Amino acid sequence: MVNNDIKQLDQIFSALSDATRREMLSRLAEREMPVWELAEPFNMSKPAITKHLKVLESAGLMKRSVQGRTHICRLTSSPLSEVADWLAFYEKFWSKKLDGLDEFLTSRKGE
Amino acid sequence: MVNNDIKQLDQIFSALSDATRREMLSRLAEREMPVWELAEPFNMSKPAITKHLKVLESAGLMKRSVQGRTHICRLTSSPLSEVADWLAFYEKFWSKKLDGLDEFLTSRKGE
DNA sequence: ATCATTGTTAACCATAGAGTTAACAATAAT
DNA sequence: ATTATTGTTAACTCTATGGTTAACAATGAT
Repeated sequence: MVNNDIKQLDQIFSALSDATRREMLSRLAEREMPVWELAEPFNMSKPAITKHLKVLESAGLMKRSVQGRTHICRLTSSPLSEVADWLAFYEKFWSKKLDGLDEFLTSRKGE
Repeated sequence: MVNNDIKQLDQIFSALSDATRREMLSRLAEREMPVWELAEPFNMSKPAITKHLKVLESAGLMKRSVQGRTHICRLTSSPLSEVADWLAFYEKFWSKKLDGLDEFLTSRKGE
């Protein structure tokens, strides 16, 4: 459903709009790790970490597997492909330094 | 400055996390247009539109040129290239359906 | 059995976000 | 000169977000 896609994009972009969460993804890109290890670089309380993880999880960017008392987190990158799809449409603009029709026309003045 | 880049990414992702703003960008990708025309599809008060435009503008995704009483909006897509750069790092993961090291190992079990 | 580790939940606070209405400013048209 | 159009600002509401501390649950180690 298209409407779901929109909501999903909302969630994904929103999840990515926080530097802490982006760094979490970056760490998980290297390897999976338990919450306590993932949290190490962040000067932040445990509940704050829990919240960030929930955001990533409900955006589909992370999954966890519970092993005893530790939760192993791993990157699930597939939602990023939707961002890439969205972005692909705009690539022609910046790659050609072309921002809207006016600049296109401007760039053709000398032809 | 790297710290500025982070803040800029925050702003860009945050600006993109709203469907209204994404649709605004989509409209501006076709051609530049005045605020009143850009606002047409949205069932929303004028001040709400103004706010969305400010968000896009301060994320660097839109610029305006004032012509009399109308403000002509145009897409400035260059910040999206930073999103693309950020995303490029993760492309290998989803393109190979590879989410973290464990799945990499799993995928090699049969070799 | 007790204690330490790992992590979540609940309750709270402060700030930001998305929307509203009412009022205004500037320009254009009559 | 008045009126209509285009858009912003101010002030307000409501909800979401990012953080905290305190308490708890579950597991593991001694």
